[in-house]
Amino acid sequence: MVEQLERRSLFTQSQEDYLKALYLLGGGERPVPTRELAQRLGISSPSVSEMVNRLSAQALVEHDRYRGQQLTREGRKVALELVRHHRLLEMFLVQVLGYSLDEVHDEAERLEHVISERMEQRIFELLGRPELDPHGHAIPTLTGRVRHVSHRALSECRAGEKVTVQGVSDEDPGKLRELERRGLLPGTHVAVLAGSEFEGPVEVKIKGRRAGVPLGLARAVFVAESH
Amino acid sequence: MVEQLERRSLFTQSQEDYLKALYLLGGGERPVPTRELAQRLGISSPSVSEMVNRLSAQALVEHDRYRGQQLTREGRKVALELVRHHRLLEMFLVQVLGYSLDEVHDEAERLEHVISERMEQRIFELLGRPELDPHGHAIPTLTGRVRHVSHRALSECRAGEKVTVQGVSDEDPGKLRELERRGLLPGTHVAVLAGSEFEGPVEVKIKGRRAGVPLGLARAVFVAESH
DNA sequence: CATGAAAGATAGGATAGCCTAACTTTCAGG
DNA sequence: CCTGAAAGTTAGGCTATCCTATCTTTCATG
Repeated sequence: MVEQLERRSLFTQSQEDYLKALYLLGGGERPVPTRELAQRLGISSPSVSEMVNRLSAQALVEHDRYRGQQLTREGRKVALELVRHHRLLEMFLVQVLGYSLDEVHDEAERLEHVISERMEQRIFELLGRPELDPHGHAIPTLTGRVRHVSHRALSECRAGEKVTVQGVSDEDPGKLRELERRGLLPGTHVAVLAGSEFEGPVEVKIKGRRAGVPLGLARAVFVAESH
Repeated sequence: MVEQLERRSLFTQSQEDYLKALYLLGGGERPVPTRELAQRLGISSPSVSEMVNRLSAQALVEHDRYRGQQLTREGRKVALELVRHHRLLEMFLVQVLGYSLDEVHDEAERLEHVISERMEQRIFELLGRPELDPHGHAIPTLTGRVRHVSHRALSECRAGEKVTVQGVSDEDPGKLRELERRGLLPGTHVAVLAGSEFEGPVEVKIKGRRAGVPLGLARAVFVAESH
């Protein structure tokens, strides 16, 4: 309990960034090349080498000289906490503060390093213990488990299906805004009238209104069976 | 507008701490001695001297050698933004995330440095454009104005008065919790049955229930006429 | 299996913040 | 108006992060 609440700030923001990037790139499965990590973080390779040395001295990272690095169990724990923070925060920003999907990332990126476990918990409860962030990514649990979420795109649905939008995966702010404008936000119920054939749009009914969703957009919308 | 949203992070967290402390200690009126600033920040005097040099090079602080330092107009602007962030965040943590009064300070202290102007605005609106934080301190406006709030303690009220709790000013977590337990939170309506005489408790009616508030506690409760 | 390009590591250097030790200025009392 | 304690500053050091230039290792390929 105390450990849970007081764990904060044993690591610098910089260290946390490395650990999280390592997790997101390698998933803890694959050794990540130095150059790749450097690219992701926008930092020179020598700087990464140096930091990785510090992190492996702290047993957060395992470094195979000239071959790459991956997280240790301990390092993954830290990374997962950050990812949990990030995704909870994105959900929070959307649902409580009314952010649009293209605005949440940067804010969450800064907040994830400073919120306490208490705040994490309060947000988690306030949101009704969500399992997915607004982009449809799984939110790791407090114990560091990551539920597997099988995604199906709206573009793959067939006529007659009733689905719920789980997430919207697109880095392009313009597309995100476009999806929002059309009401294709996480939580929205959609009835598929006609699937996409010959690259045409998917015909759907959103909140009672008929609409055609261009294939490009439909591919970025992840859905699940309505229940 | 863009300036408003993009102003973030021109300063380091450390610099921001100095500016805020300078504001809270000197109010922008009085030159603050180096030692005092050092004490407040928990940092050595030489370190303060050094940082103050950097800050005056950026025209955020005016430094009168051997005599003290105070904020420039620009420095005060930055400080006020931080104070605004801090107080809005405290209110937010209490009202939206259900924090108790003794838990808000540390969290707000970390968050105040990283929230965007957008988030500030959203919180401000969500809370209904509050003018006071949960401790009864004025929240500076976006333009940096600070409303003057005249405080009167519950201990100074007389029989028959109907007042509303504006804030609770006490650094002692035990006292804060005690006040919360008694329902003396910002927003609470209180009818004063009998004022404190001869150091005795203040007799009041809170939410229909009679209670005696010990003088020590009553002094930490700031109230305003109910309307 | 030799070799050169690509990837990685080391060397050397900068800056922000902090510290302690030593020096300088201020100013209250005598 | 002299002086010593208190306050303030300067000097010199340390660590974390970052960088560029240079050296080393790996590995595909001829």
